[in-house]
Amino acid sequence: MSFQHPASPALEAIWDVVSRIPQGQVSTYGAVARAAGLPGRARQTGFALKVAPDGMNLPWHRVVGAGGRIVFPKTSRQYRDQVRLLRAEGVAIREGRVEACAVVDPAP
DNA sequence: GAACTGACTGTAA
DNA sequence: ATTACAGCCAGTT
Repeated sequence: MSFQHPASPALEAIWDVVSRIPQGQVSTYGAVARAAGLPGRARQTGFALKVAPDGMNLPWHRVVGAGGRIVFPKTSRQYRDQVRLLRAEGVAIREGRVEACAVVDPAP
Protein backbone atom coordinates (compact mmCIF):
# COMPACT_ATOMS: atom_id res chain seq x y z
CA MET A 1 0.00 0.00 0.00
CA SER A 2 1.16 3.46 -0.77
CA PHE A 3 1.13 6.27 1.73
CA GLN A 4 -1.62 8.80 1.47
CA HIS A 5 -0.59 12.41 1.26
CA PRO A 6 -0.16 13.50 4.86
CA ALA A 7 -2.46 16.37 5.66
CA SER A 8 -0.55 19.54 6.39
CA PRO A 9 -0.74 20.93 9.93
CA ALA A 10 -2.65 23.92 8.57
CA LEU A 11 -5.32 21.66 7.10
CA GLU A 12 -5.71 19.70 10.29
CA ALA A 13 -5.93 22.86 12.33
CA ILE A 14 -8.72 24.14 10.11
CA TRP A 15 -10.58 20.84 10.22
CA ASP A 16 -10.33 20.87 13.98
CA VAL A 17 -11.73 24.36 14.30
CA VAL A 18 -14.62 23.62 11.96
CA SER A 19 -15.46 20.41 13.79
CA ARG A 20 -15.91 22.47 16.97
CA ILE A 21 -18.50 24.90 15.59
CA PRO A 22 -21.59 24.15 17.66
CA GLN A 23 -24.82 23.07 16.07
CA GLY A 24 -27.08 26.00 15.35
CA GLN A 25 -24.16 28.38 15.05
CA VAL A 26 -22.18 29.53 12.06
CA SER A 27 -18.72 30.92 11.46
CA THR A 28 -16.87 32.47 8.56
CA TYR A 29 -13.92 31.38 6.46
CA GLY A 30 -11.79 34.18 7.80
CA ALA A 31 -12.69 33.55 11.43
CA VAL A 32 -11.96 29.85 11.07
CA ALA A 33 -8.58 30.56 9.54
CA ARG A 34 -7.78 32.97 12.33
CA ALA A 35 -8.82 30.53 15.05
CA ALA A 36 -6.59 27.95 13.36
CA GLY A 37 -3.62 30.29 13.65
CA LEU A 38 -3.72 31.33 10.00
CA PRO A 39 -4.80 34.97 9.97
CA GLY A 40 -5.59 36.35 6.55
CA ARG A 41 -5.84 32.97 4.88
CA ALA A 42 -9.58 32.62 4.47
CA ARG A 43 -9.10 30.87 1.13
CA GLN A 44 -7.19 28.17 2.88
CA THR A 45 -10.32 27.39 4.83
CA GLY A 46 -12.26 26.96 1.62
CA PHE A 47 -9.63 24.63 0.26
CA ALA A 48 -9.51 22.62 3.48
CA LEU A 49 -13.25 22.06 3.36
CA LYS A 50 -13.13 21.10 -0.28
CA VAL A 51 -10.52 18.41 0.26
CA ALA A 52 -11.89 17.14 3.56
CA PRO A 53 -12.70 13.44 3.33
CA ASP A 54 -16.39 12.61 3.50
CA GLY A 55 -15.84 10.15 6.31
CA MET A 56 -14.70 13.01 8.45
CA ASN A 57 -18.29 14.25 8.81
CA LEU A 58 -17.18 17.85 9.01
CA PRO A 59 -20.00 20.37 9.50
CA TRP A 60 -18.92 22.30 6.40
CA HIS A 61 -22.34 23.93 6.14
CA ARG A 62 -21.62 25.96 9.30
CA VAL A 63 -18.96 27.95 7.46
CA VAL A 64 -20.12 30.93 5.44
CA GLY A 65 -18.57 34.02 3.89
CA ALA A 66 -17.93 37.32 5.61
CA GLY A 67 -21.11 38.95 6.85
CA GLY A 68 -22.93 35.64 6.90
CA ARG A 69 -23.10 35.41 3.13
CA ILE A 70 -23.44 32.00 1.55
CA VAL A 71 -20.71 31.87 -1.04
CA PHE A 72 -22.11 29.33 -3.46
CA PRO A 73 -24.14 30.37 -6.49
CA LYS A 74 -27.84 30.34 -5.73
CA THR A 75 -28.48 27.85 -8.50
CA SER A 76 -25.90 25.39 -7.22
CA ARG A 77 -26.72 22.21 -5.41
CA GLN A 78 -24.37 23.15 -2.59
CA TYR A 79 -26.23 26.35 -1.95
CA ARG A 80 -29.50 24.54 -1.48
CA ASP A 81 -27.88 21.85 0.66
CA GLN A 82 -26.26 24.41 2.92
CA VAL A 83 -29.48 26.35 3.39
CA ARG A 84 -31.44 23.18 4.09
CA LEU A 85 -28.88 21.87 6.59
CA LEU A 86 -28.65 25.17 8.43
CA ARG A 87 -32.39 25.66 8.61
CA ALA A 88 -32.67 22.12 9.92
CA GLU A 89 -30.62 23.21 12.93
CA GLY A 90 -32.57 26.37 13.45
CA VAL A 91 -30.39 28.92 11.69
CA ALA A 92 -32.43 31.71 10.13
CA ILE A 93 -31.46 32.57 6.57
CA ARG A 94 -32.77 35.36 4.41
CA GLU A 95 -31.68 36.43 0.95
CA GLY A 96 -28.68 34.15 0.98
CA ARG A 97 -27.48 35.39 4.34
CA VAL A 98 -27.63 33.90 7.80
CA GLU A 99 -28.88 36.17 10.53
CA ALA A 100 -25.97 38.00 12.10
CA CYS A 101 -26.73 36.67 15.56
CA ALA A 102 -25.91 33.13 14.42
CA VAL A 103 -22.40 34.03 13.28
CA VAL A 104 -19.79 33.42 15.96
CA ASP A 105 -16.05 33.54 16.35
CA PRO A 106 -14.77 30.02 16.98
CA ALA A 107 -13.11 29.48 20.32
CA PRO A 108 -9.31 29.31 20.09
C1' DG B 1 9.56 27.32 -11.86
C1' DA B 2 6.13 30.62 -13.85
C1' DA B 3 1.17 31.01 -14.50
C1' DC B 4 -3.19 30.02 -13.10
C1' DT B 5 -6.91 28.78 -9.82
C1' DG B 6 -9.84 29.32 -5.94
C1' DA B 7 -15.98 27.00 -0.90
C1' DC B 8 -12.09 34.53 0.74
C1' DT B 9 -11.90 39.56 2.41
C1' DG B 10 -11.46 44.41 2.71
C1' DT B 11 -11.40 48.73 0.28
C1' DA B 12 -12.79 51.85 -3.33
C1' DA B 13 -15.50 53.82 -7.09
C1' DA C 1 -27.01 48.13 -4.31
C1' DT C 2 -22.87 46.18 -7.68
C1' DT C 3 -18.44 45.77 -9.81
C1' DA C 4 -13.39 45.91 -9.67
C1' DC C 5 -9.19 45.11 -7.70
C1' DA C 6 -5.34 44.16 -4.57
C1' DG C 7 -3.83 41.02 -1.01
C1' DC C 8 -3.57 36.44 0.51
C1' DC C 9 -1.07 31.71 -0.43
C1' DA C 10 -1.48 26.35 -1.02
C1' DG C 11 -2.36 23.44 -4.96
C1' DT C 12 -2.52 22.42 -9.74
C1' DT C 13 -0.99 22.88 -14.70
